[in-house]
Amino acid sequence: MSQLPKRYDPLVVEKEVLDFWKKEKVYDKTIELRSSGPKWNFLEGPPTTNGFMHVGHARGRAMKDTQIRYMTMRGYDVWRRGGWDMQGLPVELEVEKKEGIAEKGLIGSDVGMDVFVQKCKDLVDFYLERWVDDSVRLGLWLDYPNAYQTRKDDYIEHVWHFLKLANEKGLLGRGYRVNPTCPRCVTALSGHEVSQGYATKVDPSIYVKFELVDRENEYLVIWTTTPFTLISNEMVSVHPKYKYVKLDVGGEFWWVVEDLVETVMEKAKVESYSKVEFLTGKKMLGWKYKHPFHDEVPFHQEHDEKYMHAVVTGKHVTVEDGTGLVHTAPGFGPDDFEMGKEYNVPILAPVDTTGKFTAEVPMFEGKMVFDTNDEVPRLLKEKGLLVHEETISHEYPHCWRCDTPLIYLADKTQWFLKMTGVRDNLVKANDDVDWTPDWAGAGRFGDWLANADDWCISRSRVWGSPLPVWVCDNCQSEVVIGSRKELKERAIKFPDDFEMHRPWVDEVVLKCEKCEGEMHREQFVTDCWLDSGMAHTASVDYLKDPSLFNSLFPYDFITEAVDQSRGWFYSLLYTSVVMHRRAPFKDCVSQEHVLDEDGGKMSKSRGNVVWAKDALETIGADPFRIFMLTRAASWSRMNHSQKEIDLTRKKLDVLWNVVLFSETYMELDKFKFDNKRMMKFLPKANLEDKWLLSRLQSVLKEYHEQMDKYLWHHAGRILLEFISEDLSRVYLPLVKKRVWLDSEDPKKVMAYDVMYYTLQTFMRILNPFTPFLSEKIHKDFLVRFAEGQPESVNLTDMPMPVDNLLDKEMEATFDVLQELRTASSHARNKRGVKLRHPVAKVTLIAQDKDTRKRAESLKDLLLDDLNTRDFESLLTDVMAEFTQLSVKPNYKTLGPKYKDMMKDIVAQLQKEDAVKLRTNLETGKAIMQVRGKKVELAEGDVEFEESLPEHLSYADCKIGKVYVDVTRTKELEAEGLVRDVTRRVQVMRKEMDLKVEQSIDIALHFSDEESVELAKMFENHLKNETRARHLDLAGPDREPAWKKYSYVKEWEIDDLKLKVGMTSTG
RNA sequence: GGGAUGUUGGUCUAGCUCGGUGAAUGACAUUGCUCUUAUAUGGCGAAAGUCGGCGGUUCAAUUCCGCCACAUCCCA
Repeated sequence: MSQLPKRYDPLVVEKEVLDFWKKEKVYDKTIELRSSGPKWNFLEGPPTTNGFMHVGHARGRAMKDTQIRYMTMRGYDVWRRGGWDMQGLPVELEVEKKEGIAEKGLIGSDVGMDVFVQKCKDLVDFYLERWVDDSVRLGLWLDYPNAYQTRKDDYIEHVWHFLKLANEKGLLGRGYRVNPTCPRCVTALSGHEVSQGYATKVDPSIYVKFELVDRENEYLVIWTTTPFTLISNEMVSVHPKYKYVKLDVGGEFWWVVEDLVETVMEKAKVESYSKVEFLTGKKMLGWKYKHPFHDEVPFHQEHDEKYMHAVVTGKHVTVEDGTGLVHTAPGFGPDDFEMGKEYNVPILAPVDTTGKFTAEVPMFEGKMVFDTNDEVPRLLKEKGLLVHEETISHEYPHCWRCDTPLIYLADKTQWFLKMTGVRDNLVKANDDVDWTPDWAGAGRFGDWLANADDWCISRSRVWGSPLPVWVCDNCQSEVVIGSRKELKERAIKFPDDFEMHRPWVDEVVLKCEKCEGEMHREQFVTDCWLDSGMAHTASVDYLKDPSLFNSLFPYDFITEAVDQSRGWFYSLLYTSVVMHRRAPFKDCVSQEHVLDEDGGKMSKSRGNVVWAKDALETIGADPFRIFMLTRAASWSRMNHSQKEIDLTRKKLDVLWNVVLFSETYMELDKFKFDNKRMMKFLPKANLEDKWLLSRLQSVLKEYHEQMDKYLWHHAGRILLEFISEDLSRVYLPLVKKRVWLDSEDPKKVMAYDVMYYTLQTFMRILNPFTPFLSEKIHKDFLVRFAEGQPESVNLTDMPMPVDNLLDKEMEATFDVLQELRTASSHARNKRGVKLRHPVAKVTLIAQDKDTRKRAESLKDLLLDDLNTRDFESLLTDVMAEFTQLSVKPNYKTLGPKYKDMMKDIVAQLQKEDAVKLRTNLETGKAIMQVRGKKVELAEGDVEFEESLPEHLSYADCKIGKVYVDVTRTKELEAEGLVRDVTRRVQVMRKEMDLKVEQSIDIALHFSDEESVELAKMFENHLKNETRARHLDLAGPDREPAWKKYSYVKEWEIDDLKLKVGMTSTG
């Protein structure tokens, strides 16, 4: 028979429970048990198998498990297939770093793409294993053996299937995208890569004037640090709200933003100028200018759109530097690109990915763009357009691999999934989703959806789902392939060891249906969000057999962190709306991130990441889980703090000790729980029994309400509060005395039954939060003291509230008890009367009849609990009669008014009837006669002080006023003393490590004779309480035979000195 | 650079969304007293805050608006 250890050690408990689950296949049994239940389907958002699980991931996964366990115990057959997102850039980057090919940049030529891909596979396999380990350790019960993997051919085929479908619907197409590009590595970089590589760079800084058309001798003055981009300038942006000024500069007119006039003039070395005209930016819209390289670049002669070579307005314009007129080249910058789109100006991007000008710019063809940074200003100078030239050092993005400065390049070969025609459907589908919290969906996500751009899905990468587009070398016609079968059928070249990854898929050559030419694949992989976004369909192998899909779709529940709004939530929604015309999930819970102890972001570079494995191995999964779930709402960010987790853990300690207490006595009395017996005798049960059972029902009710709304933090807090407030603080102290009754006493059996029933119910509702602790207590406590318990708490049903155990009146009564306890403690405290010393009487002046009735019903309990000889509850305050009201003058206000009369006024105030005076002041005029004169008191002139007679103490509380009569009598003194002594003997028993049933012999030696007499009055009581067989009471005149006693200790009780000798008698 | 969210006593936090009379919940730490043969616990008190900074709207703002600072996220 396994006993519970004296102290709760999560690590030991969890290790044991993990073994138990494994050995007894408990997970499989729960699946089997619920297999005929109604379906509830969870769609796992696949973690990226790159890097280890940190506490932020673990928080989200704890939430998932809590919800899943809850639904399982509610009787649902829960679909919970695991999933892993295994492709994408981060994997490639790590492999590049590991293999030392980062600097070299070119994967294909260095290690061979097939080798590289194999390394990627090895890496994700490595991480996958760790993720499963950590998830199991956390207690997350997912279906791991059948987990979907986005890198499998079967999975990728769904991505292809989708893209083909999207293409048929006209949603797939090419478009422009401005990419930060490294000309040396010849590759576009992701935002993440760009942010790694900011460094100081020295650049030219030139001020250039553009001649305005149809305005005589007027120029726009612009500024740039990348002169080469002037080649493809298309517009000049001004801020619509800023004020621009026309300057007369010695016969020429220059336009500059007003704020920067002086700066620009100083740089241009213009000493005398005058302001001749002011305009706000928006008035300048549409002004045409002559492009400085109009004659050199043919492109600029071939087009003439409305806003080409014209002033446009944009809010990205600042007056921090430059001239307030921003040179805008849509082919060379993200902001510029947006402006180009907005004003419908064609994009000139005459630079290839190696950073060299193309034939579109004859004068620079084949030249590296940065190398023309000197030449451009020279040409401008020749044309007389250069206003000023200098250099500037600023932060500029560089390639993180080779430190080459990046170029922002518009690339027109990218592939997009379009928003046109889909947006409304997305918004509508999102409306059907129940979001927690609701504003995350309707607001945050909804707003974003309404403004979302086309989704660029192509990536110039290797380790990802290949874009299934083949292009004819000859006639440029394109085909989107939807499956392996289709590919094979159309292939004229197909590798034997084919798989749906580069490089194998690149080797496939198709025959063009139009011109019989050869078709080769577009060498892109897709955005990995598209992979995970197909999870609704791909994770259940829809293409092979749609029946499983049909039984699951749409899924009941998903939950991920906020950053998935633009990621997974979106990609799921888009693909599903296109394929299945509705959102793939019904309920979605948004989570926030976990920050470090100081609220800072966790990142590898800062070295403040807390890995899940470490957290679980130091604090344990249960304390971690319940902390993460109760600390904050799922959608609020939180800080990870060991100190705070320890505080939460203490509540679990308390629960453990409650169980330990119950176990100790139930074991002693060979108790077996009997539900029928409990229900039968319940009407005769003690108040606290009925109360606890009712509280339990209320807890159940609230718990389920919150769980139904996915408000785990509320549900969890309700549980923690029940442990410390109700069980530990209220019920246990009340029930303690009953465990000393005879083992057959029905009152004692009732206490055990109630305790057992409560703990049984409680461990079940706690299980979703702390599955290890609940399982341990279930199998080593609950199973022992009742027949017919299932072997695991996970095989039990979630308890629901039982109405006939609910007694709101009883709960209200106990609230009264709580208030009385607080108030009488307060009142005692004021007078320094210890609780151990009985008082003569406690009187409640109740605020209403109900309160009074409730207080009266508690009388027996209160006498004991408040340690009072008498308790009375009244509706009118008879004690007020004893209250003495005294008046105090307020010298500050009276002094200035009456000056030398003050002394007499103060004297007269003492003589006045304070009660009368106060009434007069409150109702109207308070007038005193002083030295024959009338003195009228104003509000604030005097203060009243209430004082009670010596024997009364008083405290206020929510339900009324409480008076405590602290009159001392000999008997009360005696009782107090005996309790003081008893307490110390008990402490000594504990120090001797005696079992509760062991008896003892004691000797007590008091330093004064009076105490001996007092003690004698309660000798029997004292013997009973301490299980003493023989008691020797001695005063100052005699010393007991101390040698007879194995443990002797001296105490001080206020002025009294007490020496106690004690020995065990077996 | 653009957008989103947050900033409450020494520390951590409640007050979850909707424009206004409880100057604000609890915990930790500090401190006085006290209870306890389940508890490295509990109880009653004390002390502690201009609800990030500045400006505005109003009779009135922690709660409304604007700006700024800091932090986090997303997009570029």
